[in-house]
Amino acid sequence: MFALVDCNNFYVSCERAFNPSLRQVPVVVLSNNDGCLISRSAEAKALGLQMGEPYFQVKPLLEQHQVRVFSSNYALYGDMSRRVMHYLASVAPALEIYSIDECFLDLHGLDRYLHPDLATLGAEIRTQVHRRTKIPTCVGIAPTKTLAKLANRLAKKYPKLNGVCYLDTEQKRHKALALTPVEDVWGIGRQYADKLHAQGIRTAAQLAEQRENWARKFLGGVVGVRLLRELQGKVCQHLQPSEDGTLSRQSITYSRTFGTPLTAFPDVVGAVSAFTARAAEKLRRQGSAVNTLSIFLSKDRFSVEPPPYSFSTVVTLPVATSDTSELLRHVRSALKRLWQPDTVYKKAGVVFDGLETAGQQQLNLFASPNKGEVRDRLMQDLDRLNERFGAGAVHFAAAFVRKGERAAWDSRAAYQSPAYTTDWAQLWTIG
DNA sequence: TCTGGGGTCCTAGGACCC
DNA sequence: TCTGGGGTCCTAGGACCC
Repeated sequence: MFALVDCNNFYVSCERAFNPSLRQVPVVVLSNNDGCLISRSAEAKALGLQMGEPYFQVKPLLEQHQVRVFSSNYALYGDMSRRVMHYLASVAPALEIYSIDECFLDLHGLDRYLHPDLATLGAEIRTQVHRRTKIPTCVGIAPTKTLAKLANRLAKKYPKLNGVCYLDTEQKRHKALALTPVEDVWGIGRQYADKLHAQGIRTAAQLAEQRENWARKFLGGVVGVRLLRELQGKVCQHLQPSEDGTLSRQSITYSRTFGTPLTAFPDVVGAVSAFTARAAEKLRRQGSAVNTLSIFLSKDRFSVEPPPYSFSTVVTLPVATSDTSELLRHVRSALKRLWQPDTVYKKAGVVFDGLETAGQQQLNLFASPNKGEVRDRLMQDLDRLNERFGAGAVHFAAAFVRKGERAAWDSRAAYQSPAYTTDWAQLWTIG
């Protein structure tokens, strides 16, 4: 059996955890640059506000209903997520952190020895997570990950279930499939949903009755076959345990829309250098080194001009590195290649691919080992200082911004709550 | 004025080699 | 002259997820 624990409206719930005046009223959280709605309280959903809607389009409606609006505050959400996951890691022998607000638990064994009724365990998880973090959750328990997802959705949708849905019998599995529209199945997006509707398939139950060859043909090959089997209760997707309770990535991206569009080369270099420095911090935090980096610059994707809106270039390094200064050198020369004069840029980013375990990189016969060690120590000190004194306390000249000033590329974030849990200066006060 | 950001997996097709 | 079949590696792009 697998359990899926999913936090309800996670970002809104994080804001509410520290601000009781937000309870029972409509609340939304905006994406980076205050662009779109990415988290909505139940009250906000009831007003008809949709996931991903552009903020500027719904602003009048938000004001009319006095919806409380927040810019996203990832320092807070990341820290709250760690607290939730830390507790969940104590519940089951193995867990897979699927996203910032979702976690799969492997319950094999538990069902037999510890908890004769797993629904009781699900209820206990909800109680404990809420007691420790004030974050509400729902729990779906089922024989496969896809069915656990489906069960979780039912737990959210039907209040009678008290936030826990346990598919322990064939009868319940059938009923759950029949109650689920096919477009709500994990792995069925817009394209496939349209295709399925055109063939008269409207529920997960109907989908589960199809033949494997049909799935192979119409649902993306082996992916579709696995989806079908998982709905039928046959395990195809195993738990991918998150070692030491953290998430380790195969690629790392840092990209941002600029607060104001940029036209000057030095501004763009400054922006991408700052992004590279942040991505390199993430890289070192997970103990990796990178051998392939892509750099991209984007124009206005909503412009009437024909595409392409985005231009990228790839740099393959002879030896993987996690050294910010080395990465910055490559980024600067890549930008010179990409740069087109008289162009308005709205967004840029870096992608690190081909991640290797740091220290186990292919040997470079020509590099002096001492130099590498000195750089590693420098990077460690840099990360420690920034952790202690706040991001950007120490940084590279290319990404320099005078203290207290906004960089030309800074995103808008007009409605940010304090970093209650991660910054001494912004500590939560009871008054 | 304003419409996010960060991931994963899979497939098809080209280049190249034997 | 004219031709087959297989294998590998890489990249671009599609589809999905939160």
